[in-house]
Amino acid sequence: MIAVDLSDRKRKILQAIIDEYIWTAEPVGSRAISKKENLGLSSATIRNEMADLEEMGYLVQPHTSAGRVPSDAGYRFYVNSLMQNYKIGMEAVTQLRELLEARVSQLEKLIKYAAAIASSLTDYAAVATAPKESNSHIRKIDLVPVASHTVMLIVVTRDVQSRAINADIDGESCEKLSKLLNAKLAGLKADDIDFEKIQKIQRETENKLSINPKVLIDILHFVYDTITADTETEIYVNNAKSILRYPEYSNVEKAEKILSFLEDKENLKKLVETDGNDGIEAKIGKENDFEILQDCSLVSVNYSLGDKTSGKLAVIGPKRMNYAKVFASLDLISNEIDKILGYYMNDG
Amino acid sequence: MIAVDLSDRKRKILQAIIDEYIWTAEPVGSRAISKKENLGLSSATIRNEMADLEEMGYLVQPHTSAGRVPSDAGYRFYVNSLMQNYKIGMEAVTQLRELLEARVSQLEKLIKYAAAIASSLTDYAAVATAPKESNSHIRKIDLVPVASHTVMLIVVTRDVQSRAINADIDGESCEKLSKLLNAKLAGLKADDIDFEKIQKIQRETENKLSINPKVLIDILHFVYDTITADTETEIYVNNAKSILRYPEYSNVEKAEKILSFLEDKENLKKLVETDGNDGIEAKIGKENDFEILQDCSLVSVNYSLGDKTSGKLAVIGPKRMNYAKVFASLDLISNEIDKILGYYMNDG
DNA sequence: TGTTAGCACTCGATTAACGTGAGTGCTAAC
DNA sequence: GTTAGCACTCACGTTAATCGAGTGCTAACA
Repeated sequence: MIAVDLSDRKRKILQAIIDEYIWTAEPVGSRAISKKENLGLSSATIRNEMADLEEMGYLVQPHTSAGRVPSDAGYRFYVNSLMQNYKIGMEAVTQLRELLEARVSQLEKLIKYAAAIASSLTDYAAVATAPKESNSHIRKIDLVPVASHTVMLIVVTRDVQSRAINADIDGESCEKLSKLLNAKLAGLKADDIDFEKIQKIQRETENKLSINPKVLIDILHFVYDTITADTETEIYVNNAKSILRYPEYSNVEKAEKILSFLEDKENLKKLVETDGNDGIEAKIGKENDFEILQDCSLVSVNYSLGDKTSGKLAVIGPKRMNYAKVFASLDLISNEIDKILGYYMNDG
Repeated sequence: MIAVDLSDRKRKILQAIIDEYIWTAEPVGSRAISKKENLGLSSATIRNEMADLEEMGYLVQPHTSAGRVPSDAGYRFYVNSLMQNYKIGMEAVTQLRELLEARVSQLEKLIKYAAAIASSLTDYAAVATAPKESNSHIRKIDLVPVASHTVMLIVVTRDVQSRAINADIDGESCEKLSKLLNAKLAGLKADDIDFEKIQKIQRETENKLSINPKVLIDILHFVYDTITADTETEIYVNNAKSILRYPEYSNVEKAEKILSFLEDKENLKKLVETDGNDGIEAKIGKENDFEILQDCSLVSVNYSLGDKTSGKLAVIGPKRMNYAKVFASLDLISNEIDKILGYYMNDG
């Protein structure tokens, strides 16, 4: 890290430059700063200071005879110690609360909405992960025939998963089989169930039910799949197209590459998976591992989902994003989610 | 409609021009045609024919001294009577079949994958609607407590819907209530259930169960909501960003407008909702009702979902899309879906 | 010693002028 | 009816000229 021994004046000037650049997206010159700011200094003085700041690595000049642009280090310094608190309007806060409260009745969708809210508050792309409860109890398993060749398998943990299975089983056999499955599996955690267990159930069941053994195997496989798939992390992206609005991506090819990247859930999972650091974290430009995102910034926060599991909410935008606003928004949203989930998701 | 009395030669020339333009996206000149095609004609002759075709409204000239570009009418004529059959490779076909077959175990997702396949086959944006079974029987209703303050409501029709409800009810009461709900509601169709019915159940239930009446009302409301929400049409978009690849949208602002449009599900629903015409239908350019899409084309097909309900699968791309390929792809996919759904979704 | 006015200089961006070439329409000859 | 030939048009790419925002440096000033 670069030493932080900046004079008060330099700090003010740096802040002014970055604020200005975030707003205009154009190299800012000494004159603009000397005019706009209260600090009673001429452009010449500011010029000298800017030259210093450049030498220190906080600013760069796209070319001689252009104004200055913040470097990654400049943004980093800004985020760490310069930026002003952003105050989110009270209306937005209450609106957010209402929105989230209303969604609690569909917990599965809460996270999706959190991402939507983050992107609408900030107007950048937002990503949210909704880790399925990795190891929650199986509360119930059910098999319900829904059409002539189709049986619906339903597994209730903290969440509900269902999948249609092609099999010809009558209602009675379904009921018997689900009773049996419940007896064997309910109350267990997903981690406790391995393939051998399933095979054991198969052997024990085979003769007790009037189900074609081949079909039975199929169903048990699906049960196994469904239970173990439970740990899969869902991930949502919102407003990815917003990057088209920022001049730094007016290059269509680049924009398309980023959009493709943001569409690929594997990428996104890698992107947001990190140590469960509390608090808000920013990755600025090259601090980012992915090449394509190296002139973007990613600001993320962990929220806790019930007991141990935690999810992530992140905003992706241009390096010159409005960090103050993004930080404030993520802080607000994650706090609200924590409150709500902490209350409702406590294991009973 | 314009009269169809084109000489064979004119037809050949028009076809060649459109084929070429679809490929290059650049105005095509007489020389290119006279060289490429087998018809042994000089550029001068072709020039005359092109002038005729322009007068007839099939071609337009961006400016004097540029080649010709097909008009909407030109594309229409091409689609109606010029375009060659496109043969989809056998590998793609078998791959598609396997993919769909594999997804049958999750019928709800089948349509989503159909859209994905359509967009990957054609490389244009694809939209698919998955109308929920509007009026299927309620097979089962279940209430399962999943956390200290949360009860999961599960409604099985042909599909499974679930939603978490904040309520403190113990397992026993849940069971009693679900038994009661099943007794009253199972076997009915969604249409048969109105709000009065729910209220009646409430009155009848109130005293039999040890559930806080306020909570009971809440739950019944959710049951009602969930059952009636069943008719809601789900809609999926895929590969919207592909439009960035086509030079006609290199204008970023326009591209963003279209992307926004394609993100708004309300728009999309309006876009694809039409009379359930069988067969494949194309809306070319201005034939489209939405202003933003007036230099796009939309090709759509209906697939039938079980008995009466039908869904739509559509591809959206530039007017100079590869119609033959798109038609063939949609034809293939919709046929496969019809086959699969016709078999598995038959009401039992 | 720090600040500032003044000035020469740099260099991207904008505009203008110009040549190039793909393509046309028309005419006259085959 | 077809085609070779030719004058004409006009978007596009290149080059040259101009402009101006912004800089660094120097010298004067408080």
